[in-house]
Amino acid sequence: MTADTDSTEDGLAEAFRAVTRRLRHRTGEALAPWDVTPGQSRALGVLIRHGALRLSALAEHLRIAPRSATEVVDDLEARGLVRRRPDPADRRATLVTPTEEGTRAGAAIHAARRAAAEELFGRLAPADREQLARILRTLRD
Amino acid sequence: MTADTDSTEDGLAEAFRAVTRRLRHRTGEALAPWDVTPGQSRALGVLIRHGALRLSALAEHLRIAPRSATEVVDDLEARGLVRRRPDPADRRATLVTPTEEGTRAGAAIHAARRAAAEELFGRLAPADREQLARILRTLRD
DNA sequence: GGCAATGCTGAGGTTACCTCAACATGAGGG
DNA sequence: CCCTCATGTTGAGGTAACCTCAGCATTGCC
Repeated sequence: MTADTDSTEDGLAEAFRAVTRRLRHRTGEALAPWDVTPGQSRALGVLIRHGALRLSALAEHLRIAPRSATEVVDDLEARGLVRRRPDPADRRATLVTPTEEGTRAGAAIHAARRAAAEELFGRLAPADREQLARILRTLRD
Repeated sequence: MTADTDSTEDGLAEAFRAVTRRLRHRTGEALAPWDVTPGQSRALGVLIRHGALRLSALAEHLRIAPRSATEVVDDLEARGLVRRRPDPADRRATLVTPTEEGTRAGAAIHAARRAAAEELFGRLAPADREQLARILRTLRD
């Protein structure tokens, strides 16, 4: 019950982390209905944006080891969201593409994420949203 | 090399996450010299702020299962950063306190985190820092 | 044609969490 | 006082999401 509210009102960083937690929490809730892990949803997103990718290319996009991409794709394939097929250009390679259902799920997930974000950032006045966007751009470089 | 810069310039949420990643990255680097996991440093921080805590109380602060607190404390104890001793008020319970060295390490880690944050947020104009702080407060509630 | 490089995956490890049950101690009721 | 139930910690063992390393098929280059 005492669960640290971390009252230490010291810095921007703490506030930033607190908001991040909120955002993650809301997003997690929003994604719950699809029962995909964050990793799976990221992978699905990449695949939808890029179309067909080799496992190794997918791994690069996700910044994980190729071996780990195999696992993520195994899971997504078991859920019927993606399909593996041999790369016609190189028989060593495997191409991964979203299925029809995967594309639908991906779009729905994207919408849910967006809605969750909107729920959080929607409380800001338009001027503040703009300020925030500008400042974040600066910080991101 | 292609590693998603996620150019999709769509939302505040994306920008927010991007900055969060930067912050985490910098903080991780700053903490590297101490070779403590984020979990350990969080625990140490809580212990320094609160003095002596029972394992169960520590678990509550960290929002982890009591059994997991045992492990974190095992690690910190092995590194000589905290000490266990029986709770004089209840022979079932164990109190955890930072050692001398633990207190020093905790302070140093706190300073390093702060410096890392400063390195990131320092690029903002004072007015923008204030804006950001205000907006984050709003978002945090 | 030989051989190093590339692409995927099986086997097995690590980390940071988890649950469940055992064990000791504490607290309240009859 | 004793019995029962609750509480605090920990051993045993599990899981998720990553990892490395080795093995296999295929390819590209000299």
